[in-house]
Amino acid sequence: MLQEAWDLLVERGLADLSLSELGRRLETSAGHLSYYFGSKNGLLLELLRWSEDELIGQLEVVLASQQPAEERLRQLCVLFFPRHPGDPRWLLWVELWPRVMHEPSLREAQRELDTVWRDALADLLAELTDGDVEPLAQRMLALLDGLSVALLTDQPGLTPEKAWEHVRALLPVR
Amino acid sequence: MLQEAWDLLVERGLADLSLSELGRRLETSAGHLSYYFGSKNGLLLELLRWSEDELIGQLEVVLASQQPAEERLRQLCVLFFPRHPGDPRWLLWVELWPRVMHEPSLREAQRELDTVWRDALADLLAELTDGDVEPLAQRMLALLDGLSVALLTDQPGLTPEKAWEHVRALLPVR
DNA sequence: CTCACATTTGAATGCCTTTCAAAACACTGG
DNA sequence: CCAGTGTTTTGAAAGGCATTCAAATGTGAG
Repeated sequence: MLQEAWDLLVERGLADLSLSELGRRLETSAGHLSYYFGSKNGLLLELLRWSEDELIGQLEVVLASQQPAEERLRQLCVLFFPRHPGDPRWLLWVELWPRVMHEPSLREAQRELDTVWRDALADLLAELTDGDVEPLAQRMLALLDGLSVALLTDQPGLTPEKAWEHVRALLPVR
Repeated sequence: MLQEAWDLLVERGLADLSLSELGRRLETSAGHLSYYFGSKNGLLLELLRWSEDELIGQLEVVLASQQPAEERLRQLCVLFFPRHPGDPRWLLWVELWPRVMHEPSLREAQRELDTVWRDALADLLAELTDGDVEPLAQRMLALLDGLSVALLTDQPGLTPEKAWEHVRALLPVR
């Protein structure tokens, strides 16, 4: 079900991802989907969780690898950044942001997923720096968000490589 | 007209900002608004431009002031950041991001407004650092975006003051 | 005054989400 | 095997939305 929704999102974009259209594809009714997901936001949130879970699995592999900490950080960035302009995962994030204020379930999900990434960053940074790691992790996550939006919207003059350079620039010189 | 739309946005939020509702308030028809703004996105874009123009006026005052460069940078941040969680200007930005990929007019506006801020940053940074200022300005703008989203969505543990500290941390030690 | 052009209206279209009653289904204790 | 209870699923209905369109109204130049 989520797979079909994901395919729809990839093929036709956010605008065409409706409960009605999804119902048509799955040969069920929009009413049922509304019942099942609670609401359209529910669907979007489930989708986001679903794709994020996948990614977090990959993140754990990266973190557990024997590479140098800086290389693991680089790979974290590769996972975090949109893979290309219009990447569906980031489309979902950006779609949900304006609704976070009014929907407690979204708030919670955002906080939860943010924490995963921030903790991972903090662990890596603990290996790479001496000082207090929490503020640096917060700063770096904000930078990652900003860079991701720029990559998502295909900002001219920004490539994933350059984005990685920007992240590296936050690391203290050793 | 934009003023009324803005008020509506402030009072009732993004969800209730519709051409129909605006038509009711202005005692005109939704059809006319659609004709006038071209589309709903047209309205959102005009609104964003409108509020951004206001801000850019204030930015120019700040930039021209006699304060030290770092203080002018701080004031730029104050202007740039959302004034409070749910700040309408940032709601508009975030609402428009997912649509930037498909609407050339949005792309252009985004590029244009980004450039204003990035140039302002570059000018200030030229006073504060020696090296190549362009990449640093790009990096700082991405950080400002990320921090703004965090402030917009009321991320716990982040205040405007802390956000400013994060920005300052990008400045090279002198 | 007229004609061409722009604006405004209000209704129609076709979408959407959500709700709801009724039907179908699944399961449990007898 | 059956009855009864609770959950899913359906299909239609309600209500709202942006957009389109033909008709009506305004407007300004020659």
